[in-house]
Amino acid sequence: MNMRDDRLAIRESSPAMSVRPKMAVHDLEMVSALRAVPALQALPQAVMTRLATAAILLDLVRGEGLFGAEAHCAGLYVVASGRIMLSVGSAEAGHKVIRLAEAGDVLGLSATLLGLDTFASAEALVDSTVVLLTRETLLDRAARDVTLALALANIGARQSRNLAIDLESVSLQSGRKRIVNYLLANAATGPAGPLTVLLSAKKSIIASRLSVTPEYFSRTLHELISAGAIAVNGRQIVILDAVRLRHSDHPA
Amino acid sequence: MNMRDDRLAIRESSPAMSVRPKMAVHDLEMVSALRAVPALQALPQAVMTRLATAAILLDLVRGEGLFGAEAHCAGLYVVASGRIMLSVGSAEAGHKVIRLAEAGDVLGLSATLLGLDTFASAEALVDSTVVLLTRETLLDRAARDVTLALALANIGARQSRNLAIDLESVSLQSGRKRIVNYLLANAATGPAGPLTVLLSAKKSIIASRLSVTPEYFSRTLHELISAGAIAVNGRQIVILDAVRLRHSDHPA
DNA sequence: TGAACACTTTGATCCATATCAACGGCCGCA
DNA sequence: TGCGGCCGTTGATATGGATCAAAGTGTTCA
Repeated sequence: MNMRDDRLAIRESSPAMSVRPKMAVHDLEMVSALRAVPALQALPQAVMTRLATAAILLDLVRGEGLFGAEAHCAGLYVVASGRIMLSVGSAEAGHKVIRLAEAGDVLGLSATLLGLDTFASAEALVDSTVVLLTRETLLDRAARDVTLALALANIGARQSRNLAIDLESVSLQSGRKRIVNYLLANAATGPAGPLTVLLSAKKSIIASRLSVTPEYFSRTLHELISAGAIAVNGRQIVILDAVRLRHSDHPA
Repeated sequence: MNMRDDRLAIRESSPAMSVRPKMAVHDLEMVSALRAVPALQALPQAVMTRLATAAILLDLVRGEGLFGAEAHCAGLYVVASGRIMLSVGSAEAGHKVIRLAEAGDVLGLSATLLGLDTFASAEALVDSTVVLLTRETLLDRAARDVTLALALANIGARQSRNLAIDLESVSLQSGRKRIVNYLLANAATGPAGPLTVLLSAKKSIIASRLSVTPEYFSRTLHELISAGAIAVNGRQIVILDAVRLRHSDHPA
């Protein structure tokens, strides 16, 4: 994993990364990326445009790091496309995936607002595009626009709630139940008809997200297969019996 | 635990709770309670006063509930004095303490900003005083004052970070290490001289906060005693050998 | 097209921590 | 001052899930 220079690299030198020139076309691209953030949807168009003109569009290739842990955080990152993995931990203690961010998700909020170093590290799992609102511009705009300031508070509130949910499930539920819940929560009835989950990353990453080992994740999926609750084909999981699945939270 | 009526009970009927009449004296009391919140310290005096006049002071007796889980949240609660336990979970799955809030801490932010029900439940561990800023007044004021809106974003950011820290330690560290870290983090060199930790609640509550069982917490403390790292006397823990303690994260 | 590597699976074993049970002691209250 | 009940401790036992090891099974790239 190669790591981007944290201080706002506005140069084309990095082989894997490029900063596109700011042009009207790109402003539109950025506005639509920002509009994908639920908390920003209601912002007045004027605010959006003003934000977009100051924003920086970043292209990341698969495997490229956006920022490391304990690093200076350039500002608020809004995922425009692709998928970014946020994880905490250290080399000694191991790592844990705390979020898989996709279009409309926001990274680096607490570091930016608090003026602290990042707590998690972020890495692109697939080629991705991210809009960067630098700390300076963000705070400047937010100080002028109450709507923006409130939107930031909203994002913070959502993140808090999601983290609390995660903390509750890690503390109170068995690994098995977390896996079952994950499948049920991410199930979508695909075009083919049956209820299906398409894992958004390698199984080992999903496992970490669920705070279990890859081995345990694999075993549990296979137990669910034996129970006739699901069928697995690579990253694609078909839910054969949702009721049985929901009640498979204790082993065979 | 008796539960307060969630919808803003402005009546003296509740035997354990009372809402003091709003008077100038109490405004001062409230302003000082609000000033104890780090994120609000920098607010202009005018904003503070305006907030304070709309605020409601609540007295809770030990054991009284402030709000339940999945309940309507009246607004933002700022702890003025005492200690409030925030916990998540259900009767079936058990409970976990996620925070012990003291003066300067804030409860109910995400529920208030998102307009959702509370996720955790809150109960006074000792007689406590809490300032309530109702959702309506808070949103109204925040929409007028950018500084307030930004302060709210700040509080949200802090809470996110703290939750992420908890999530990391629960996921990546052993129970033993969490206990050791807790002792080290809460140690204060008391008047008597030696480095001391005064547990701010019953051991079973601290145990839950650390995501271990009371039994395991007890055993671990006693192992640390045997190792000569600490001495325990009720809720008072003296750190005899900080270096040894820091390295006692693997059993005997 | 194949070789190398990365991911996943499977098997065997271990262990940190939970659970269940019972006892002891402290504390508030009558 | 005694008594009942909650806390905390201690012991014995159980187990969910981790760890270590090694064998599949893709899948990327030359």
